[in-house]
Amino acid sequence: MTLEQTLQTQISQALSELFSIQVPSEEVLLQATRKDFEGSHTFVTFQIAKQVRKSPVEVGQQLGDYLQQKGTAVSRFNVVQGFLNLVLSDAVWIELFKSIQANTSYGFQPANGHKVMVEYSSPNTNKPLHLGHLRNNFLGYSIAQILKANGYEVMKTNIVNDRGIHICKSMLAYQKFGNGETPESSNTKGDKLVGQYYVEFDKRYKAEIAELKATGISEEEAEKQAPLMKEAQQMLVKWEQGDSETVALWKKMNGWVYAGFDVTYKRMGVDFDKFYYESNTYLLGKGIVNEGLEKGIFFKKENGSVWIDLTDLGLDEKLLLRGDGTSVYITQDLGLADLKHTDFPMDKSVYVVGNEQDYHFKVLFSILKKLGRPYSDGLYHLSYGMVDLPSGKMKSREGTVVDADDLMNEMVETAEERSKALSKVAEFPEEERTQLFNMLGLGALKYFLLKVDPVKRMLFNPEESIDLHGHTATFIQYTHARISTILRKSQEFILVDIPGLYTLHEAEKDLVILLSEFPNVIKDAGNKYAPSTIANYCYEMAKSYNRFFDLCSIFKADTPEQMSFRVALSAEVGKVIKKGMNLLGIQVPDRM
RNA sequence: GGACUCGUAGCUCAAUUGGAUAGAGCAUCUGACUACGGAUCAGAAGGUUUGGGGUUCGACUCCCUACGAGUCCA
Repeated sequence: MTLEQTLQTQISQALSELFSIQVPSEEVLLQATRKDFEGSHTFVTFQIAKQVRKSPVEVGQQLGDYLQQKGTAVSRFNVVQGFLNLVLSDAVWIELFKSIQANTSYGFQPANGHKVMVEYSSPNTNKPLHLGHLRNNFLGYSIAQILKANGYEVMKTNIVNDRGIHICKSMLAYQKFGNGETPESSNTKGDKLVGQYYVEFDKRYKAEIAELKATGISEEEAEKQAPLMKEAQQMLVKWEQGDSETVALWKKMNGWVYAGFDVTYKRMGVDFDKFYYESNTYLLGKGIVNEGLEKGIFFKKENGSVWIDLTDLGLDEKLLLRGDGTSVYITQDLGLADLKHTDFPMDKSVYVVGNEQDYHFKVLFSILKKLGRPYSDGLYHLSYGMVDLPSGKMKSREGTVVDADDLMNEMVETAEERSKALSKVAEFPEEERTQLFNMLGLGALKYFLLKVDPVKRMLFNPEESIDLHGHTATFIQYTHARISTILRKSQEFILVDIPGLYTLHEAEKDLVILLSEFPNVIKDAGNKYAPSTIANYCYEMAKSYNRFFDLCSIFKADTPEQMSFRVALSAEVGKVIKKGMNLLGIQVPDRM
């Protein structure tokens, strides 16, 4: 039984005996005591007070007395308004600490037999990855890690958007103006090279529109009539017909892009178990349309188009198949959902996709539910806001994007400059230094993007490089390095067993309390799909450790028992920080 | 025309899901190394939680409304 469960049981008993109120122990809500008050656990008595028509203070007092006298864990308590703050005995904390120490997989849940699929990244193959993709990839990777820690078997997938008119645009521009250039000949990363032609297309296309408009044609009409656009559309038709020359070009250019993405993914530290390509899946879903019609869930309009009515759910009618029999975006998503479930029979499926698709996923999930798909209850859209620049939204066609590779390089350089200025790393081996700068630079970037609640838009200012002080990965990594040093040095001392009776320093107790929350933090992060919960927890942990470090001398402790406990405490804090940061995809160094 | 999301200190973000005096970091100011790592610690200052109503023991959180930022559907 965990400490919390013990308290819940005792409170449940007390409520029954004192007030004849039956509350199942697991429904007894405990919260962490605020820092300004003494205690670790708080029980709020307002509701109970209302039921028994007594003052909240009186109820708190009676409960406190009962727990102190008949319970096993509570040594003191105080009641402020309707808040009963419980102070547990040091012996309880020490015992708890020992159990944490003994548990090698502390914080992680055992396998629960459930499968979950996490789809993330899902890039277009016509341009390089940018800052927005970084948020997506870090979120996706982290949530996969967190779900694993919660006992799930996780399958990470990447749906590559490798076909369509946007792909044809860069292909066409390359065909016309490329002169046979290759990544090798131009010494350019493949995705960057293809991206350049995408921009080139847009530039020339705009020029054509301007020319047409000068002859008095409306903008809308000019966009349609522009020769380049017409050619791109013809190219798409040829691609769909399987024209060998077009397909060959498509394969060649996609190959370049994949090679480029591989480098970027490796740098990000993310990976995938399975790739799906839209060029293979874009015709899926038509079978589902028939199924829906047969079941009477879909309906046909006069022009032959197929729709579903979702107005009962507060949504609109949604088109599923055009009158000419061609599918729309959501048709293939329906088919893909089935395919994914066939490949990997999961009970949960997480889609990490930007919030501009909130409506799309609401519709998609509603349709799958109406179709009675068994996996539909486990569908979740992990929606996240855009990353804005001070100048506003990033627009790839206007060149106002922050490139993923560039940004990662800059972060690593900044970390390197900073480290060298502190002149601590001079004698590190070259390899360790390179690793360290990567750890620090990428860690800062990941942490910056993950500590924020995904639903919120966030601001990134390229003028100010990301902080390496304060609420950052660097701060946490520094704390870990500090702990590692303590552990190395502790080998010079003789350590003894930790006694059962020991008076904890306030800063030590804070750390044990925080350590005890780790499993719940992981569960919570998993339930809410929220890496930011982990990020904030790691920060609290590091902060508390640094405070402890300042207040409590380790190697000049009063007694050998005290020194030994402090070393052991440091070790556990270090482990939890490392595990927590790894859940965010961030590595921590042993020295820096 | 409908729908969704967000709005918290000068700036970037928290707030245990309805709990106590709304917390951190950056920036500003002050203090702490003959100390186990100063990439640190301690402190000051900074708030009508966008405005206005409502619900109740209690509201940043829920409801209504106005405003602002953004997105989607036809």
